[in-house]
Amino acid sequence: MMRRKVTLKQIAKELDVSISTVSKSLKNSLEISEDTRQKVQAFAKLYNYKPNNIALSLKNKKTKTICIIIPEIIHHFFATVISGVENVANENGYNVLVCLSDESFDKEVINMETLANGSIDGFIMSLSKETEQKKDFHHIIEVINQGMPVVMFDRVTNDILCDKVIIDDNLAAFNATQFLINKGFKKIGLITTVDYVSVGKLRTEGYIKALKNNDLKVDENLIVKIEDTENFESSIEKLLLNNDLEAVFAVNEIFAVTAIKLARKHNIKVPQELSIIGFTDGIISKYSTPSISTVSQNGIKMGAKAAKMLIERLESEEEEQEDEQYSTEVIETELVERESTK
Amino acid sequence: MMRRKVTLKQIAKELDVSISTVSKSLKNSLEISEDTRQKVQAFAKLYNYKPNNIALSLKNKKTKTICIIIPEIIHHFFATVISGVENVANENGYNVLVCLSDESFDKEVINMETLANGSIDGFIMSLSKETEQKKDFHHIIEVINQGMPVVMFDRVTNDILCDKVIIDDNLAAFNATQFLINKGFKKIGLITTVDYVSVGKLRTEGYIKALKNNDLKVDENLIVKIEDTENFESSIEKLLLNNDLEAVFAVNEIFAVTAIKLARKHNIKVPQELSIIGFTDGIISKYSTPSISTVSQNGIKMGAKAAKMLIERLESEEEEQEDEQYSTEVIETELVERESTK
DNA sequence: AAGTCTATCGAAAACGTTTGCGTGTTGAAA
DNA sequence: TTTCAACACGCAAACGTTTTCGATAGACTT
Repeated sequence: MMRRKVTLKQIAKELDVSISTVSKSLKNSLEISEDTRQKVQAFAKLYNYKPNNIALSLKNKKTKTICIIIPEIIHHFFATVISGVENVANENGYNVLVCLSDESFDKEVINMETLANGSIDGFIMSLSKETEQKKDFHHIIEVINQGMPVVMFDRVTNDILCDKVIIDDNLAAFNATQFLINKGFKKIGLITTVDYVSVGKLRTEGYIKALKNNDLKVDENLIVKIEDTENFESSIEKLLLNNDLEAVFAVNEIFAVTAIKLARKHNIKVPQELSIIGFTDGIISKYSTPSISTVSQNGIKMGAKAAKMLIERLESEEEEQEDEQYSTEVIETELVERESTK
Repeated sequence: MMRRKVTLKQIAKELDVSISTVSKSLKNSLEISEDTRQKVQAFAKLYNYKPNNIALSLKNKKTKTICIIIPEIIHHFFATVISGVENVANENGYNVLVCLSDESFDKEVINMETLANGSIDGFIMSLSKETEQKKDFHHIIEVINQGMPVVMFDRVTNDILCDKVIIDDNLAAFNATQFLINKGFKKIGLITTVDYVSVGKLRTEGYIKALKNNDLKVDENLIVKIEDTENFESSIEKLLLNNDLEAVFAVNEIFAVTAIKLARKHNIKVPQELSIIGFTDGIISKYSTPSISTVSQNGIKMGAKAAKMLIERLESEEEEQEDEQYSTEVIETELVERESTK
């Protein structure tokens, strides 16, 4: 029963013709007589012949595989991006290799180096925190210089010239904050990340801009910047207790839902006494009680767009060479109003 | 600046030696003189030579890539499994190709067929709902017969002989139900899936077994089987309202958190008036308020174990051939007690 | 009968490696 | 001076394709 994959050579030998004849027959080449063609095709079908992809990759110098490198996969947003990438990749006959950097610079470098040797046709990636902190992008530049297209998304950097897919983090944060201001809140807290996380910094700036724009003073005591993603409850707790906050803008779901949990713990009613708005329309925001008003960044769209840009570049490379015109796509965000704001 | 990847042939030409000499030099073969070796190595380093993986794959007849096929990725459990797979795969020098079946039989078949042609060394997979419903596994059997190892996890079937990684769904559901019974509850509802979803069926059976074991009668009115994953709120609502339930066992997070939401909507206090226990220790259970008691199925462990089994089989294949001794690993589950039960 | 044309097929190169084996050169031993 | 290792290197096959370019027929033309 164990029937190993059959090759052109084996078919050729069995039918006593040459390899080229078999190959041409299967491709319905007119060079081959009707008789031989049918004979070969029947035989190939019987033995379920399928061309070896690796051999084709070697010959064509393309693998029809793209790699997406993300910091972590257990994270709703990144999972949706993969989903978007997978969709359009599949539609275009590409496979998707998923690599996790675990927020580590070294893993990111290793992943890129081991794959940039013909294994894949291009990268889609979001920077690891460590890479953003070190500002060391040599591995990415190296890959690009080798002629392999790279599309960055979400966590990007200006230090690299390539196609990018982002949201306007600054504007989205501005809008979210303005939304709270419009409700009449003046004391608005911010739960954000440390500055080296690019999107965190941008969102912080958007928050500040909105305050200034409305002549509200920016109070450093109302801003907590979280570094450790494990133990951050106490700092949020301090923010909630030491100030008579009216509203909070959190730069991600976890921060938002944690704020809600801690508010409840201290008997602060959400949204009656405290309005909370988050970022990323993930599963938590949707199913939390109260459900969380949030800035939705459509991961599927981002992934789909990134894949589209990468594939277009891959397919166009064949005809023209290097236009070197990189573009940055901005995916629209949306404010989803739910129960955590009043 | 654009510096395409350099090959052995190019180095050979540049240094005016043969390709074999270059190859052997880079492998520190004693056949080559110290002089030449150093010269070649220096040149290779300068031009950042890295062997082409595709060529190696073709030669070695192995790609060092494994494929994981899952129904969907925007699902915390499956994301954790990927994470587990990625970890041990990486440790062993393997890459991970992720394919989504979208719960579709056809996509599952296509994915397997296009990849079983030398692109990968083995599969890790969880069946799509449609496949479970059709009970058509020819594509998987085909692949196994070609000598490509397959490891199934979570949604598996007895109709296929291969390595498997599962949890004891029946026992876990039994324990969860027994846990509720031990609290003194007698009217215990069940929110489950339709029977063709293998894990759903098993969990339903565990629930029933626990009831019977405690001489509680199984009331069909207390069991709601959900088919459509989009609009199921009304059926849960009916369950909650039409019966004076004391507790509910839900076979996944979404069902559990939805039950909580609907209970709150109708002013049923959780856990004071209704205890709820879920399945899968995902992000929802952890961050919901009240947080949800649940059966934790460790996806990372499952993925890691599956990858370990697959890789072991891949590496052992080289020496001995076909022992054909398949094993099924059962990953321990754990009851995580949180706020939704009292 | 010689030449041309077409139909049908095979040889070989190419993609980039690795590796067993053959071969030429050197030096030293006999 | 002859002989023979040891040394250093190149050739070629192999992995499985695709494709260009011949090559060999027979059929047809004149």
